[in-house]
Order: sequence, then structure tokens, then C-alpha cells
Amino acid sequence: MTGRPRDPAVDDAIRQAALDLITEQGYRGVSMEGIAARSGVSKQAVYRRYPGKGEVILDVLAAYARTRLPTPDTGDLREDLLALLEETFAAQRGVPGALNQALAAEALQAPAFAERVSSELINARRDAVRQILTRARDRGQVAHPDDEVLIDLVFGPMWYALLFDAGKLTDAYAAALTDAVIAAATRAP
Amino acid sequence: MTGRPRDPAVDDAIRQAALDLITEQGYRGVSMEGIAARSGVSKQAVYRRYPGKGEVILDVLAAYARTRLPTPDTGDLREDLLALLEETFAAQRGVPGALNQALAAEALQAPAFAERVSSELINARRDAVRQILTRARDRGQVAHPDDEVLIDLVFGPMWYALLFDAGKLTDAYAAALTDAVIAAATRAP
Amino acid sequence: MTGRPRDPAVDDAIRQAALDLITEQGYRGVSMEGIAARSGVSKQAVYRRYPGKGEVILDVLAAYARTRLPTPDTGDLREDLLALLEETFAAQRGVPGALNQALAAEALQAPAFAERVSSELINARRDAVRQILTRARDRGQVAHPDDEVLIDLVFGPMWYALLFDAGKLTDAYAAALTDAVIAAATRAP
Amino acid sequence: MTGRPRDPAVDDAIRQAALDLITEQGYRGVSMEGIAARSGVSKQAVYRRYPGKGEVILDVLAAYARTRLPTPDTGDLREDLLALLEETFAAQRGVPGALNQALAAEALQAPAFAERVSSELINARRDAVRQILTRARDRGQVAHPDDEVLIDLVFGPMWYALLFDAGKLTDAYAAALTDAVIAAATRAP
DNA sequence: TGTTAATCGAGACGGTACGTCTTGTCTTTCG
DNA sequence: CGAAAGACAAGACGTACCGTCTCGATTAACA
Repeated sequence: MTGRPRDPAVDDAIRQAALDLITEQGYRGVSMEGIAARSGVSKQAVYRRYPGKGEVILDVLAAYARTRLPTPDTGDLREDLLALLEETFAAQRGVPGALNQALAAEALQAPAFAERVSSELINARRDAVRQILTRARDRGQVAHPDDEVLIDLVFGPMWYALLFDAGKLTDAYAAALTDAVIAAATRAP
Repeated sequence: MTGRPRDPAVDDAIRQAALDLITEQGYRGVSMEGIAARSGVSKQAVYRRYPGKGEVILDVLAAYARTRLPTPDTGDLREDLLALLEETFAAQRGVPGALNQALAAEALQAPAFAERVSSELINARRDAVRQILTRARDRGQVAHPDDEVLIDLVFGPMWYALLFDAGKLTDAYAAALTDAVIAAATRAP
Repeated sequence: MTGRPRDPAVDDAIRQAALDLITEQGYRGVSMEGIAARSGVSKQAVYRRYPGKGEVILDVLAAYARTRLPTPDTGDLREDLLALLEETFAAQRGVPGALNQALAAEALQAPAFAERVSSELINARRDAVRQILTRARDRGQVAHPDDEVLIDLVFGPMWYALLFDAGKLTDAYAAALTDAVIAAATRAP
Repeated sequence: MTGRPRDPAVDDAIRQAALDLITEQGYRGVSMEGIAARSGVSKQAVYRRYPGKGEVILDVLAAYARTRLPTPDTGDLREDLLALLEETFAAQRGVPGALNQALAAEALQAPAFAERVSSELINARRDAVRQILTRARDRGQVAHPDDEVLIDLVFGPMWYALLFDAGKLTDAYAAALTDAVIAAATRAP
């Protein structure tokens, strides 16, 4: 019932290989076969841990997310939101952006996987924005009653850009989007 | 130099097969191989017309788009926007939604293709919203100076939903989103 | 140095599982993996006892052989030979036939194993025929000087049939073969 | 309906690769994967031609068989049989021997394949012996009525040796076996 | 009225990845 | 130490697509 425990070095090798591949070649260059080859691990060892490459990427991204900074809390809605967006967009310009794109591609091919991504990754990010909005509302800075839609205004454009124009995610765009979202938030419909 | 002209029936058969496949099985079930087999056409005949499945889907969607209604123009920003979003979201609940998801999946795998999708499909939709905003601005209903960001507020959440939660695109959501966008539009940052 | 003694129940379970598998699915269905799974024993427990599936089968067959009848001795060459062949062929129509086929398949893949099969199984059977021939020669019924070739005439066709046409091994064939071998034996070349 | 014709160079490459592999490494070293790799051919190209490695080997051996000498016809039973057996045994000491062993191994794993081997290869060899026997009977040199059993006496020991002791197939053994078979043939049971 | 050239279907071709299966070894915990 | 459990590297299995190619057979427009 116990058996030989999984070798953590294998876990690391798999994650590292997946990360390397996506960094060097993008989503197209990632395959279960390639991950195994690159990591010097057997295919079985990979399939034992993950049902598909989507879950590998999800796990790699989760590792990234674990080392993320806390939600900004400056006492000002605009400053909080801008800080969050700048940081988030900056990440999208790097490896996490490629990982997110890969995640999106996988999600499009399997609704069940989309569900997992939502619950394990997306929601955490939404929570951060929700905190910011809640605190601002307590300070009377938010009039719009529907947090969920406001959060969609924040992340929708980001994914939209990841799909069709990743270069768009600059600091300037973070500022412009922040302004627009705040305009929506501070006014009741 | 002239040679045998292309058979229009083959064009139709290809588009129809692609449409059938995506309707029945989603993006995963679509392959150049499958399209050829389903349509009773040779693979070469498909590749002669399209460089990849992305372009097939793009073409099928373009055929849909050609039969689309004109941009609403009621004289009221909210009504215009709501009508547009309801109509658009309704489409996403049907076959065009699946086609859009497929398009997104392809775009994620080839930046060059993402570019094509942008210029040939996305921009047309953005133009519609831009018209609505421009007319409203002329009537003094829009204070926000940056149309492009406002348009992102409209379509970003839609693609976001197509990625992770297609069921979200209801009439109610169209209304909520309309309200939020208008809140942003009517207020200068 | 002594440690825990091996559990004889494990030995039995392994042999039984191997026997079951070969009975139900033939040689193709036998694997070390399968034997372990079927017997509810760890793979290690199997490998500790046998270097490969060939030896498992050899052991199972040896268990069968232990319960075999003695060499016939009726005082007549033809009767002795016929009795032996009928009994032997009858066995080949059953589970021992499948085991022999498996043994042959293993032998073909490892000459060293072929050697073991020869010395541990084949030779015992050859001895039986050799006894019959020796007794007959003492009675003046055998003129052919080379027992080994005569024995080959007996068993060669049997293995030949096991390879390509196991259904051939009927009582009628035992009789026909007996006649031919006796014809060869009673005449000096 | 016609399609691109199969490239004969591919056929040759496959057969050559299979031959090389079996020559260098024996039956164990042959795999569909290896044949494809070695021949520089895609796996599909192999599977398109053969359902399994057994059929590849069968085909290679058939190519050998096509270039075989005609059945000896010296007017004397002993000379004919000896010539045939010496030639046949000599072949078993070389590559065809390895091919035959491989064939046997495959036949043991699939009765359907055993059937094919019988009809496409074995029977041709039996025919040769049958011709020799028939001619000898016409000359009054054969008294035994059952050709099929006599043929089994010829080939049985050969396959028996291929299974468990390939080194046995010397010229001396060919002579000894010839003598024994003739002893059986010239005497009615 | 023939060429000529691009089409059509069919299907072979080299590749790559898929996900599963065995093999034989190794590593853990428990008895 | 034996036993069950199960991880591990290695590599074959047979299938599916990819995008390209080579056929023989059409189907026009041009000569």
C-alpha cells in the first residue's frame, strides 16, 4: 500500500523541462514526449503525475504563483489597481505570459480543464482584485455594486491581449485600463 | 496557364465539413485530415485552398459574419450597446462561439495567424462599437476620451468567457457588462 | 543470514497464476507483470524466484511432469511406442501443450534458456524412448544402430506440429508416426 | 482509387533493415520500431505493408526462397534426399535459420500466423520432398504408403533442432537423418 | 482539334506525438 | 530478511495528423 515514494527530483526535472521548452519554443514546442526526453525521465513518470500537458503547465504556473507578492494595499484604489496591473502585465511579458497562453490553448480543447484552471488559478487572481475593491468600497470609493463585472473588466482585456496581441500589455496600457475600470467603479449604473 | 478551374462545390464541401466537425466535436475534433475525409475531398484540395485549419475556420466564420446585422443605431448609447452585446453573446452560445474558440486556439499557436484574425475579424467588430461610441460622443453621452480601451472593456470579457466559462455569456451578463461599460464611458478619468 | 523464510503460498500463487493465464490466453497473455497482478504477489516476489517468465513456465510444466506415468513396458516395441505417443500427444492437446509452446517461444529468444529446457525436460522424455528402444533391441526388434536419430524421429514431428499445426496431434497421428518410426528402427540403413 | 504507387525502394529498405537486424541481433533485436528506424522509413510505411513483424520476416524469407535451387533429381532416392537435406541444413546454419526461428516464435504467438507460414512457406518445402518420394516410389524404391508422415520425419527433426539445438544441423546429421528416413520409407509398416 | 495546364480523387511518404504496455531494477514500509 | 506496493528508465506498441509528394483521370481555355 505504501510502495516506493515518488522521487521529488523527478517532479522538479519535469517542471523544469516543461518550463525550458515553453520558454524556448512556446506552446507549440511542448509535448509530453519532449518533456520526458528533455528531463531525462521516462514517459511513464510524467503520465503518472499528469494526465496531459495542460496539467503540467498548470502546475508550473502554480509554482510561479506561489512565489507571488501579496495584494497591494496602499489605501488608494487607483494606486492598488495600478500596482497590481503593472505587476501582472509585466509578468505576461515574460515566461508566465507564455504559460498563460498555453493554459488558454489547453482550456479551449477541454472544457473540464478550463474548469480546473478557473478554480485553481483564475479565482486566486480574481480574489486579489476583489479584496482591493472591497477595501475601496469600505472607504466609499466604489459605487458600482457588481464586483464580478468589474473584475471581468480588469482581466478580460488581459486575456484578450494574450490571445491576439500580447505586445499590448505595457505599463501604459495598465494605466489606461486602470483609469477606465476606476471610472466604471466609481459610478453607479 | 489557365488549367482546370476550381470546383466551387469542393469549396462548399470543405466549409460544410469543417462546420459539421466543429459543431459535433468541437475544436479537438477538427483536423485537416478529418475535413478532407468528411467532405469526400482530397487533402490536396484542402491544402490548395488553405494553409492550415485555422484559415478554414476563419473562412467559415467569415461566411457567417457576412450575414450579420448592421450596427444598431437607436439614438441611445445604452440601447445600442445592449443590442449589440445581446446579439453577439447569443451568437457565442451557438456555432460561432465554437468557431471563435477554435480561432483563439489557432491564434495561440501561431502569432502570424493571430494577426490575421485581428485584421480580418476582430477589427470589424471593434469598428461597430467604435461607431456606437462616436455617435454617442457626438451626442455628448461619452466623456471618456479613449475609445480603444472602452472597446477592450466590451470584448475582453467576452473572449475571457469563451476561454474559461462560455456559459457565462447570457443576456443578463450582456446587460451587466453594458452598464459597467457605460459607467466607464460617461465619466472622464 | 537466514531471515524470513519464503512463503510457500506465494510459490503456489505464482504457479497457479501462470497456469491460469496460459490456459486462458495462451503464451501471448503471459507476462511477469500479469503473473504478479493475477497472483496478488509483488513483481519482486516473482523475480526473486525466477529470472524470467520462461523459468516460471518451466517450473509449472515440471510440476505437471512429476505426476506423469512411468514408461510403458509391455514387451512389444510397437505397443510401448504407441502407448507413449498417445499419452504424450493427448497431453499436447491440453494445457501441457500450451506450456510446451510457451517454452518453445522462450527458447527461441534465449539460447541459454533452450539449453535449460533441453537438460531439464526434453532429456527426460528422450530417456523414456531410449529405454523402450533399448529393451526392444535386447529382444532383437531393433536393427537401426542410432537411437538418437530414432528419438528425433519421434519428437521432431511433435514439436513441428506444436509450432504450426497443434491440431495434428491425434491418436491416429500417433499410430501413423509409430508405424513410420518402427519401420525405420527395424531396418539397418 | 489509384493513388500514389508504393515506392519499391521502400519495400527493399524495409526488407533489408529487417534482414540486417535479425542477422546482427537475432529475433530479439527485431521490432517494427527498429525496422522503421533502421530503414529510414516511417512506421506507417511499414505498417501499411505488414500487420506485424512476423509478416515482415515471412516476406524476407520468401525472397530468399525465391532464389532457391530446384529440387534435386539424380534418379536415386538417397542422393536426392541427402542433397536436399544438406542444402537445407546449410541454410539453417546461416541467416535463413535465424529467420526460421523468428518465424517459429511469431507462429507460436498467433495461430493465424502459423497458418500463413504453413501455406506460404512450409508447404513449398514439403512439396519438394513429396516430389522426391513420388519419383522414388515410381522407381519402386518406396514401400511406405504415407508420404505425409515421411515428410514429417524429414522436417520435424529440423524444426526440433532449430528450437533447442541449432548447432545440430550439420552435414553429418543430414546423412544420419537421411538414412533413418530411407529406412522408414523403404519398408511398409 | 489538339495541346497545355491546373484541377480532381486517392493514397504513399517521412515525421512527430500520442497514451499504453512490459521489462527488470530499485526503494520504501511493514511484519 | 521477505513481502506488498509501487516508482523508475527504457523502449516497443499501434494510431493519428501533419504537410508534401506522386499518380491517373478530368476539364477547361488556348493554339
